[in-house]
Amino acid sequence: MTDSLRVKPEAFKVACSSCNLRELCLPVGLGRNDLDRLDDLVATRKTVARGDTLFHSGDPFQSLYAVRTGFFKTCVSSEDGRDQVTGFQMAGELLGLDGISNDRHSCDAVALEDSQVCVIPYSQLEDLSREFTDLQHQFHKIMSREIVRDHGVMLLLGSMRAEERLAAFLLNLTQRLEARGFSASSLILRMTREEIGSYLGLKLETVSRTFSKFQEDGFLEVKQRHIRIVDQAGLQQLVNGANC
Amino acid sequence: MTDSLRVKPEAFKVACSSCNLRELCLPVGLGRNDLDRLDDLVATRKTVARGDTLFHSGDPFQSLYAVRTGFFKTCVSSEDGRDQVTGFQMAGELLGLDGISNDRHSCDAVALEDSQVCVIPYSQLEDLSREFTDLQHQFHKIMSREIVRDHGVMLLLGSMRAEERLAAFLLNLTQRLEARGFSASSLILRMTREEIGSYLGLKLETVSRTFSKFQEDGFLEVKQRHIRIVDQAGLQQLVNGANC
DNA sequence: CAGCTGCCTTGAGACACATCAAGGCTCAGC
DNA sequence: GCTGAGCCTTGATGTGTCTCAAGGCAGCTG
Repeated sequence: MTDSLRVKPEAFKVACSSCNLRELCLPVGLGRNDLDRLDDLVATRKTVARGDTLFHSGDPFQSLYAVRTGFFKTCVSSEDGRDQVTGFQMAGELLGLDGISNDRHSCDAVALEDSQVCVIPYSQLEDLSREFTDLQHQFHKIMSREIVRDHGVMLLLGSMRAEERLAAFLLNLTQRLEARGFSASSLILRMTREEIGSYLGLKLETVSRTFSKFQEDGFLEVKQRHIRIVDQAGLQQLVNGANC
Repeated sequence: MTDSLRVKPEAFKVACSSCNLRELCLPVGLGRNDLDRLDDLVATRKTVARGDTLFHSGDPFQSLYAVRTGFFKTCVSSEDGRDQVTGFQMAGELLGLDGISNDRHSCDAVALEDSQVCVIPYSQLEDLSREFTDLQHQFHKIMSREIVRDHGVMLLLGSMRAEERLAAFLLNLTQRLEARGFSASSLILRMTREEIGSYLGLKLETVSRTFSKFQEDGFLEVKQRHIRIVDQAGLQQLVNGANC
């Protein structure tokens, strides 16, 4: 965004220990000692312009990435052209965990706005997490959390109707934004209707119609990508199957 | 199944090093040394009768479980009664990875036939994997593989039609059975139509109808839970969107 | 400012799957 | 062998979402 700050990617001195995301990101719960060593490991950042790809499916897996600023989507695709957005990642969230299984990435990670990520060389992370119990444990928690999150999405895709899906999506988004100090009631979507639809297993027209319906029903104010949540409790009720 | 073998759960002497599943399970790729130490860790087995629950959502998380014999399903449920089968696990597959994130299990694991699992105390696994690089790496791979698998299910739920979903499900099942030395063309389903439906985001009637259609179309022979795959290539084509 | 281009909205009609309902199969227990 | 419970199959009907199509809005470029 601030073009004057655009220096060479490697020129940043990075330090988890002084990062304002350290309570959301990999360093959660680490002591002084672990943090200092983590600082050595996470030595570089990388800038990814809006629309650019951080890694492609099939790329050799070397590193994990922690989102520092910006916003990403990840998507998988099958041999035939089918395509599915599997998640949206914001500051403090990790990208690339899928790559460990195979030594190759199995999805694409695309920046939805100009973004910056911290590069975490994976083999060094393994080395360091053999030394530090807390880091090891924290890393396992992050992987496990991703599994739990995916199960939640499976529940959504397998058993919810369009309105419920979109409501659940919006509530999840605002909750994560709130944890990062943003307003819980007003947000700007970084993704298109089509990307939301892909994530939720819906067509873009259905997403659009559902936004309009939410507006009519007084849950939201929608103006393109600007969303204001007027009745959060109402959305929550909807997710909980109140209208069945 | 063999009731004469039903001794006390703890009475088995367990040994990963001599287990015929070691090429599918946690020990994959470990050397002699690591294996011996793993034998000490995985000291007990547990028998779970058909219909019984290995762990419930909300239970404190202590151990992972490796399926030794039998067949499980895992399912999550939301506050309102919504329910979703998130996976089916067979011999050599790990249960309980969801529990790490929270120190509590976040899904139920239910035996679909009389089963036996190896108990893997988690904190000890963490200890041991700080000593042995290969074990650490293997464990990370297993977690990552679960994430990749979940993304595949999201693709299925988000973008496939009923026939494609069921075909993909059957192919996945037979592939895993084949890796365990069973026939790739003939199988007995351990789960009901309703459980298949829950996993695939379909109603049981739709699952049943789709089985019937596959039979008419000459892909399968279906007789209740006995399935014979007549045209595997045809199913594969179906998954790849051939009929669109 | 005109004229794009990409994205979003809305309507009408089609279709895949769900729902409701009835009946059949299989196996266990008496 | 009969009976009942659980599971599966099949038909008729309903509906939520998709598809196809047209048009609108915002932002960029020349």
